[in-house]
Amino acid sequence: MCPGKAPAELFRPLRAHRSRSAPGPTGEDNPVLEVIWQVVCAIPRGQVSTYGAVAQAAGLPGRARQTGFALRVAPEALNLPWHRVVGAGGRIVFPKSSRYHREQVRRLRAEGVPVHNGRVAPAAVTLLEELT
DNA sequence: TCGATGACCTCTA
DNA sequence: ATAGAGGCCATCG
Repeated sequence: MCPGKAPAELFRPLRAHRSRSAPGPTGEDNPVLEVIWQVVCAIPRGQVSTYGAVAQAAGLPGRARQTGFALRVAPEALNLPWHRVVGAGGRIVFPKSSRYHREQVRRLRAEGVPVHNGRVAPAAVTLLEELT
């Protein structure tokens, strides 16, 4: 789970250490996925970020969907703060009736992040650009 | 190699 | 404010 701390460090552009024998994309050490996971881990408690911003902070501009995929396949054991990642504009991407939606809202409110009608307060959203 | 898919994003109507 | 259309791009069958 969340190796090391140094949250601020991880917010500067990271690049995947390449050229490593990769068993499979969703395999145990896919560099790209690992970087995304670390960025998500670095989102401060009480704040949220967006898929696009996470991708950009991971050195993957324009690949917001990659962030979604990374979270989707993330091992439960990592205990990632996935609830701190929302869609553009602070919108929760899950269907309102989805139980992931409810879970995300619940966990966000538990951290003091106000959620109204599937949206988080804009003030709580960090784009990860100013924290370098 | 190709087509379908998605925890996305942005622009129009 | 809401809905639909395109665009984007890694992953998978």
